[in-house]
Amino acid sequence: MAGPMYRQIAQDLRRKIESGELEPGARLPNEMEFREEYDASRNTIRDAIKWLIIRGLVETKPGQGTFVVRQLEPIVTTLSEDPDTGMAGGEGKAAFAEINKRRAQRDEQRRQEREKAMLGDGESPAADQDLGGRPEGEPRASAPTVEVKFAPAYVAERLRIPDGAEVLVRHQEFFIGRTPWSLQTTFYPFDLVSRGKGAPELMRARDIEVGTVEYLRDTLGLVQCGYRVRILVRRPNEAEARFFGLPDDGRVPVVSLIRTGYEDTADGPYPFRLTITVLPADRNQFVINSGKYPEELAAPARDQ
Amino acid sequence: MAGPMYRQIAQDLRRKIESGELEPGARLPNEMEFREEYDASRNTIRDAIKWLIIRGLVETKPGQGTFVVRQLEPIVTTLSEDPDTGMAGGEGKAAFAEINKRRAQRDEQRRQEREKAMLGDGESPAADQDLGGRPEGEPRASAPTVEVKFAPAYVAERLRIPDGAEVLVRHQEFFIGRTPWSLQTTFYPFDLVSRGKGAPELMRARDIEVGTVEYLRDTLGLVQCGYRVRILVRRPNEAEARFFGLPDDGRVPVVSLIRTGYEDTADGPYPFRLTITVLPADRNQFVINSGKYPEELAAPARDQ
DNA sequence: GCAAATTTGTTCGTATGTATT
DNA sequence: CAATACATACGAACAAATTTG
Repeated sequence: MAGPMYRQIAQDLRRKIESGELEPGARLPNEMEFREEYDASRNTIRDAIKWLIIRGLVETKPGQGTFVVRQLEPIVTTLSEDPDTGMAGGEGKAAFAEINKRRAQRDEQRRQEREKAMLGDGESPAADQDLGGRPEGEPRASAPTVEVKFAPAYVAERLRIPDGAEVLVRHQEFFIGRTPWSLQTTFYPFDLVSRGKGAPELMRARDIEVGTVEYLRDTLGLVQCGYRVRILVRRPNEAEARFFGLPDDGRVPVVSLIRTGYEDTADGPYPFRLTITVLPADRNQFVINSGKYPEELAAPARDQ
Repeated sequence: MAGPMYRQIAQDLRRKIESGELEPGARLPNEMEFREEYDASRNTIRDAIKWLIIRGLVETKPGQGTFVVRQLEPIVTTLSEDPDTGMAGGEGKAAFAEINKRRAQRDEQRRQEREKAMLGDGESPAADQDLGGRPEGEPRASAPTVEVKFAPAYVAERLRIPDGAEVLVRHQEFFIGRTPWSLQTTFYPFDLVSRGKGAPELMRARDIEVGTVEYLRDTLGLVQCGYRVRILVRRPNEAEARFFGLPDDGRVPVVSLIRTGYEDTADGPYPFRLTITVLPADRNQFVINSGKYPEELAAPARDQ
């Protein structure tokens, strides 16, 4: 036959899950029942379930059982500028407007689909069962924390300041309703913040409503001439896993958006701001637009 | 103490790996030796090692042993247009130019660092030990495969064609030297390809040297007015894991770049091309530039 | 609020299979 | 072919988390 027993068991369960025979959220038989069903030892059953856990198909809860995981509906963030507002997406509050816009689009789309379905079979199809599991509620940001620290190597390199130089660190948590959505940390060279008359608002633990880029331009005359975003995928660290409620193994990666803002100097564009935004990769997608493109976004489907 | 024994053992080994006490590529003691060292059963040792495997810290090879994994040095791809060439990055051959450019930059940077180090201590520091593990060799593309298929749902939706309509599918594999780098699949509505006098080159299994966007403009008068790239992260499917040589559990995710090209019509921008590029997430990073930004790229470091 | 039942988690021991050197 | 090292599979006992009565 095909490979070890635990893999055959796992494959069989996988087929049942992917075919829909076992629905998202459904409870699987317990280990003893599986033991009889597949005529294998408990440890072998457990190996099969571990195989499914690693692949994100099921999750176990002590004292409760094993469950088919519910796929989360991705939130889509636009990284290119909005030609209307000129705002760069993916940055804290700027992204909230987009979330609300897309959500309205999506709801309208669904309403139409439902209407069409109603005409078809007459029967109301379990209305709002929401198998997808979409975070609901208002977008919301925590109060910023403000610190002055010595720059770690990866920050110093990007801000082109000496290793260990002081940086002002602003950190914020973003939520959609009660669901954690993103973590954002911004670094400014401390020298810069104390230029001229300084930028006092930056040191305070409250939102800068006008946006930091505008604030720095108005107070310090610091003009952002351009920026660069680096996108990378990695395993979450412990704090991130805790905040997002991700499993403590690294099987759900995070996307890290590293944005460096530049000001124009005699030596060319020079970095003055570094913002790192971290989001869980299993519930976020990103979009870059160029030229003329449709206003509406296709559904955030998978590509296979 | 803190939690189950296998976790304590795993934590201890993790510390040794992250502190550098165990270097990348180093062989760990075998299971029996660990059994003595930690005074635990073989199964417990194996549980500890499994914990490390899931997190990508070590890998096991039957008959050989357990090894600390070598981190791969990421390849950086620019997704925004190059203002000089106007080329959109991340698309097949267009990206090769960038790889070569960045590589030259990187080598120069390293040469300078080495020179500086030589002045400092006089001792030659193990020269080119290349702990990073960077794919070497010339960028190279496989011959394209060409098929006509019925559009799967996710393709039909993005191309706004009926579900199951025919599409022309071109597929290519990209390598750097002998290392697999990316998989790329492009879908065209079949109706479009047979417009007017048709686009015969598109049906042939060979490279279109001028680039497909230019070719379609010249033959069909099809002008791309804009595009949208959607970025998502997911587990590789079986074929992708095989091609990239990824572990067959899903612990190394892939990044999927879904690019829709639009032409200008009376109804607004309408999709005419869909390109899906898939790359392993553990060895690729992406960059988006806007406005004025430095020519050179900071090293592809991690953000923590 | 507490005790019992249920379910998964951890740890041991042992034997045999499979891949590599 | 033999030795080495990890992989699979079984059985057993107790621990920890959760729900139920």
